[in-house]
Amino acid sequence: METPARRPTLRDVARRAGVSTMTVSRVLNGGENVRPALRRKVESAAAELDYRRNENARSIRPGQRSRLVGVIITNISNPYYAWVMSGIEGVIGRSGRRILVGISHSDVELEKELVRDMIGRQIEGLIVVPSDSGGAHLSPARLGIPVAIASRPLAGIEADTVMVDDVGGAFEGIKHVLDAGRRRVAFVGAGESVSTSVRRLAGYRLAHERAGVPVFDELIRRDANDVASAETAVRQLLALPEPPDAYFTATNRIAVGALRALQPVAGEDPPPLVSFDDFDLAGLMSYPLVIVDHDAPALGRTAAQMLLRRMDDPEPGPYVQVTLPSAVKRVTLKG
Amino acid sequence: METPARRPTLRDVARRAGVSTMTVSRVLNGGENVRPALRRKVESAAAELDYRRNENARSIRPGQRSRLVGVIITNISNPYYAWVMSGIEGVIGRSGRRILVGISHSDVELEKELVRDMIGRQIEGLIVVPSDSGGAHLSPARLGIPVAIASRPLAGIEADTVMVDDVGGAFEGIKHVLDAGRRRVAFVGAGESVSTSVRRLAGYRLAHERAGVPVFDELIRRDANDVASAETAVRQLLALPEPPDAYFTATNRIAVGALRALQPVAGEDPPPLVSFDDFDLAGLMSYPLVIVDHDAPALGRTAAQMLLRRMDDPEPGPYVQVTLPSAVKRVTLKG
DNA sequence: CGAATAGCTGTTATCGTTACCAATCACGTG
DNA sequence: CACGTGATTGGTAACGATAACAGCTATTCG
Repeated sequence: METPARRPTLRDVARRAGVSTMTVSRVLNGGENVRPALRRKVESAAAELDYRRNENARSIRPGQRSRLVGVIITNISNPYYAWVMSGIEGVIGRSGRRILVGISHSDVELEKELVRDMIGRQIEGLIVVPSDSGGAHLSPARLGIPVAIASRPLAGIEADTVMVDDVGGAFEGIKHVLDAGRRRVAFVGAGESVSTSVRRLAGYRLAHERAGVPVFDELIRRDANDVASAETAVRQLLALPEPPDAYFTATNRIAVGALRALQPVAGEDPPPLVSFDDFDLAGLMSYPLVIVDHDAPALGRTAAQMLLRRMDDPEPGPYVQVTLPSAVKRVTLKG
Repeated sequence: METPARRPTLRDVARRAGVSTMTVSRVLNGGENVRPALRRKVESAAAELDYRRNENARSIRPGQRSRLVGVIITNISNPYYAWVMSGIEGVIGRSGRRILVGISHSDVELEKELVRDMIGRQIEGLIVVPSDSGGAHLSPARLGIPVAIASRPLAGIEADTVMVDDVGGAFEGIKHVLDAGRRRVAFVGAGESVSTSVRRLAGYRLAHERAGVPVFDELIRRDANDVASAETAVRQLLALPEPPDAYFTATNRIAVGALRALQPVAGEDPPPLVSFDDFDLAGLMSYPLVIVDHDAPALGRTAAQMLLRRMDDPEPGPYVQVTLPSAVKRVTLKG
C-alpha cells in the first residue's frame, strides 16, 4: 500500500538541503541575504523534489496577497463574453495573477453564491458582468476588495464601471436606416432586466424622435433572449398585417436568429437588419446589414486595468465610469 | 485612519456567539452534535458579520479538499474552446467546485508555468487542452493529481483522454465531395504541431486512397492557423494554374478565412467547401458547404466527468480514451 | 587587537481552520 | 444512588508558510 503521495513541503526541501525552513522561504522569495552556496543548494533541492510553494498556506498570513482575481460572467458559450474574457485574461495574466471563473447563467442567486465562495478563497479583486441591474452584494465596500463592473451599470453601487455606448451605437444604427427612408423599424431585444437591451432601446427611441418618425409599439419585441426566441419573434413580426421594413437586433445572437427567419423569405428588396455587435461572417452575408461594432476585448481589458489600479494603489481616488465607443462599422445595404 | 478592514474570522464569530471556535466550525460543517439553541446563535452571529470561511486556510489541513479544479486551454477567444469551457463548467460547477482557468496561448513554457502555479494552489484535478503533443509535465503520476486531456492525444502520457473522431469526420466530409465528382480537393490546415490537424489530414488522405483518387501535394496547405493566414493560403490556391475544385478546412476559423477568399470570386459553379466544425451562420451562407459537425460542449463535459470520477473514486481503474463521433451534419451543395 | 557593524541563519509565534482528545452534563438503569 | 452511556463543548496541536526577532559569523576600523 503506497502512501497518498502528498506534495513536498518547505520542510522537505529544508531537510534535503540541510537548512532551516526560513532559509528556504527566503530563497524562494528572491534570495536576498542568503549565501550563494546555500542558495544553490536550496534551489537544487527544490528542483529535485519538484517543490511548489503552497499558495493557500502562504495566503493565510496577514499581508500576503493571494494573487487571485475572481471573474464572474453570465455566459461563456456566447462568443461575445468569450472575447471579454480574453481581454481580461490578457491583462490579469500579465500581472502574474490567476483567474477564478464563475458562470452565473444570469441567475442572481447563483451569482451571490459565487461571490461568497470567491471571497472565501481570498480573491484580491473581482470583475463582474452582473446578472441584474441591482446588486448590493457586489459593493466593494461590503466585500472589502476592489470590484470592477463590466458591460452594464449597477444601480446604487459605488464601483469602477466600464460600459459600451449602447445609446449612441443604437442611435447611429437606426439613423442609418431611417435616413435610407425606412419608416417601420422593428426592435428585437430582451426585457427590462437586461440593461444593455434597455439602453439600446433608448437609442432606438431617440433616433426616431430626432428624425420625427413615430414608434409603433407592435414593432417592439422584448422577449428575445437567444437565437431561438429571436427567430420566433421575427417570424411573428413578418406575419403582421403591415410587417416591418427594417429590423434592429440588440445582440449578435439575436441577429443570428433574426437572419434565420429573414433570409429564407428575402425577396427583391428585403428589410435591412441593423445588428448591435459584429459577428464573424457578417461581411459575407448576402443579406443587407448594418453592423454596429464595439470592442469586446477592450471591455475586458479596461475592466481588468481598472481593477489592477485599485488593487495596487491604496489611494486610487474616486470611482470611475468609462464608456467605450460603439459605432456603425460596416454597411452592406445595396444601392 | 481606518484599519485595513480584514474579513471576520471564525474567532470573531465565536466571540460574538459566546462559544468556542470549534463549535462554530462544527455548525458550519453541517451542525452535527450541536444543540439547536447554540447552532442558531452561531448562525445568526455568522450572518451578522457576513462571515465566510477562509477556504485557503481550511485546505491546508491534511485530508481537506480544495474543491478547486484547474482548466488550461489554448485560446479563449476561439468560440470552439469557449464551448468546450462551457461544457466543463457545467459539470464542474454542479459538483460544487470552482474553476481556476489558465490560457496557454499554445505556448508550452507558459503551460508548464500555469500547471506549476495551479499545483501550488492545491487544485484537486486538472483538465488540459495541451499546447503540444509532448507533455511529460502533464503526467498525473508526476503531478500527484488526476488529469484529463481534451481534444488531442498526448504521446507517452498515462491519463484519461477525450478526443473527437478527426480521421472519421474528415474522411466522411472528403468522401462527400469526391462522390460528387471533385478531383482536386485542397487541404487547408495547420502544421505538424497541431495534432487535430494532423489527424484530419490523415482522414483526407484515407478518403482519397479508398476512392482511388490521387492526392496533389501542391493542394495541401499546412500553414493556416487563423482567419487571416487561411484567407491568404486560399488566395494562393486560387491563383494556381489549375486551382482546386473543392476545399477542406481543418477548423471553423480556417473555414471563415477561406470563405472570405472564396465567396467574392464565386462564379457559376463555385468549388464547395468542406468545413470541420460547425459555425453559427453556416446554414445561411449562399456558398456551397459541407459541414462536419461534432459536439464541443460534450468534449468538455466528458473530460470533466472523467476527471470527477477519478477524483472521487480512489480506485477508478485503468486510464480511458474516449473518441467522440464526428459526422457530416449539413450539406448545402446545390444540384 | 578589541569593538562595532553588516550579513547570514535559525527559533518562535502566528495566520484561520479542523482533527483529536478530554471534560462536562443529562439521563436512564440496576 | 452509583454508574455507564451518549451527546455536547472546549482545549490543544497541528497544517504550510513567513514576520519578527535573536544569535552567530566575518569584516572593518580606530
